[in-house]
Amino acid sequence: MVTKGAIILSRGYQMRYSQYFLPTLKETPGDAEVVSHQLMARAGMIRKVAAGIYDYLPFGLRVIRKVENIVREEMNRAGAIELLMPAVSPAELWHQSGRWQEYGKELLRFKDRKETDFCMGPTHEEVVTEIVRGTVRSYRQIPLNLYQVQTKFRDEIRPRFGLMRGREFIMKDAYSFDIDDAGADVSYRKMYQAYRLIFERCGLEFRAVEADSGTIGGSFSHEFMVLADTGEDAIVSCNSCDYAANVEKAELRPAVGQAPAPGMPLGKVATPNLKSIDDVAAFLKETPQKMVKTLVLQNEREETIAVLLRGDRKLNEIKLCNYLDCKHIQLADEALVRKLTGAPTGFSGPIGISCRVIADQDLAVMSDFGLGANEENFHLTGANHGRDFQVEAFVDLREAEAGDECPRCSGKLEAWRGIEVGHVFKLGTKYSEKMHATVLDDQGQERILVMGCYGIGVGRTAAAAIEQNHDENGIIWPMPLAPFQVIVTLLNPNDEAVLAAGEALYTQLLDAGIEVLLDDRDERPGSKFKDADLLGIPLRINVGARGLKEQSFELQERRSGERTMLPIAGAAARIAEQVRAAL
RNA sequence: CGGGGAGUGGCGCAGUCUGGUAGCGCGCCAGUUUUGGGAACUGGAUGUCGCAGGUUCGAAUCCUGUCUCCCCGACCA
Repeated sequence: MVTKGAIILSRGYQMRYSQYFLPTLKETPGDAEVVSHQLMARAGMIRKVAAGIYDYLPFGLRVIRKVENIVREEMNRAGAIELLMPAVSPAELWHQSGRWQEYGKELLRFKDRKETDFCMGPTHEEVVTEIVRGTVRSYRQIPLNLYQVQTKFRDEIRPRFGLMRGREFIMKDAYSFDIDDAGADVSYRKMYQAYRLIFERCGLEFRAVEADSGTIGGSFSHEFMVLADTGEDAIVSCNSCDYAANVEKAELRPAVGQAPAPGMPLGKVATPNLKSIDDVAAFLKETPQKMVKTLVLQNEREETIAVLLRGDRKLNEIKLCNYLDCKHIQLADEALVRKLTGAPTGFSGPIGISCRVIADQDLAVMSDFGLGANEENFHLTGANHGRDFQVEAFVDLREAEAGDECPRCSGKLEAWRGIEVGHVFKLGTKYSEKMHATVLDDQGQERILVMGCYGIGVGRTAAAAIEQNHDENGIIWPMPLAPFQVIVTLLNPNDEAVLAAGEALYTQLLDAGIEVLLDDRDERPGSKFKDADLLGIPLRINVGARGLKEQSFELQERRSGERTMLPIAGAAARIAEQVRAAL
């Protein structure tokens, strides 16, 4: 207990709110857009130091540690081995992989005093591959999965949303090494399973979705998406089977059957100033589904192409890039459209256009549709491919949306927004080949290691948890992530009976191994309630004179708001039990 | 990088157009009364008005430059 003039090293001393460092904010900082950022700032978890760079204050750090520990336990259980690589790495390694050139400005580069180039590590394939090639020579040492939990730096063009998209952030990154493809697949599946367990343990609602493997060209990849309306990614999942994919990747089933034979002649109608599909369709008394829109695009090689889509569909640019084998594509500007079609934007069509024309696969079953006429203020009706114009190919080019048929079963797709908290990636030999990471197999043959890499955004996971678990009063932590499991609120710490009873409970809970914060501040109860709600600690025990008269504490659950009276005798044991049940 | 907005006490903001020596709310400190959902009153502290130049008798305010932050877009293993 507190003795005046002496240095107190009492157990749990720092878990007294009055002595803790927990600067909460009544008002929302002006630069916080999304709720997780607002609440993290208000709850004294983080403070901004620079754009995308944050302090983790004690309360926030406790949550980070919770996520990290769950990640570590499941990684270890899956056979991965923890190490720690440097945050700074020499350009030399990046030259070997070719990424010193490939990586854009996101890679923060600088020179040391000897004018040697270095960078802050945005990821560690090079570094880990260098470790392995220098130490692993035999197939007997394989498979190997090395991971770390480390601060990464990516100089994002536009950091935003607090920990959701920072430049400096904590990431768990793991790298697997196998002697062949089959082995790499096993490693991949192990990580996939471990990730499922991790996010389940975090109490999050998520989907593991197929993702576009992007420019890396790996064979497959899954993203783990926490479902949240504020998520930066759009995903679809089947309501019947376990198919789920990022819309960037989501395949669509080819339309069945054949286009009905043309039944209408090609006609031309004046559509003055009607540029959007919806306007033209309404004018023609047709639905957008009976219209075809023509998008004129240009890629980084300055190739132009026209894409035909059903009027109500959206283009998936990634599918188009994959088809064209290019990196970027964008809508052509007004001048280019005029050059290729002879008309301003809004009237483009495939007939008479001077560039390649491809169509979404849905077009294959359409006939007698409306089109732009490539002439200002005119559209065509009764158009038919084959008869009126040719297309180079019918390709799956549109973006999946809710209600589409599942490509794997007879179910329907549902659409969600998601926050990407994890990504598992089969890398193949991209790095091992360039950096000569090889081992000898049992035949004495040199084999290039097959790699996988697996990331989890630790801070982002915490932020996603808040996006998914909050109300108008603040955060509602899932028990496994809660920085404190219980808060004991002394309604009037100046009342000696209240103080004594609260201290006793606090001590008993500590003894029971519960993480408990004792709100012993000399504040009005209302303030403490508001702070407790903001902080989101799952269980609150109100200790007040009123309850003590009945030999009881009051237990209040953060999520439901439900209050129950708890007899003092055995209270700590019951609370501890409730905490354990929720872990 | 393109477009837009903003830098004034710890936080949220007003004041800038029309130059006259800085203000409000919250928070903070002291005291009194309070004490089951962000108390009331009294008194108090805290600002090189982002930075650097310039104009002027005088600059938060006008001019020039510069830095930072935010939003939209582009971009993003």
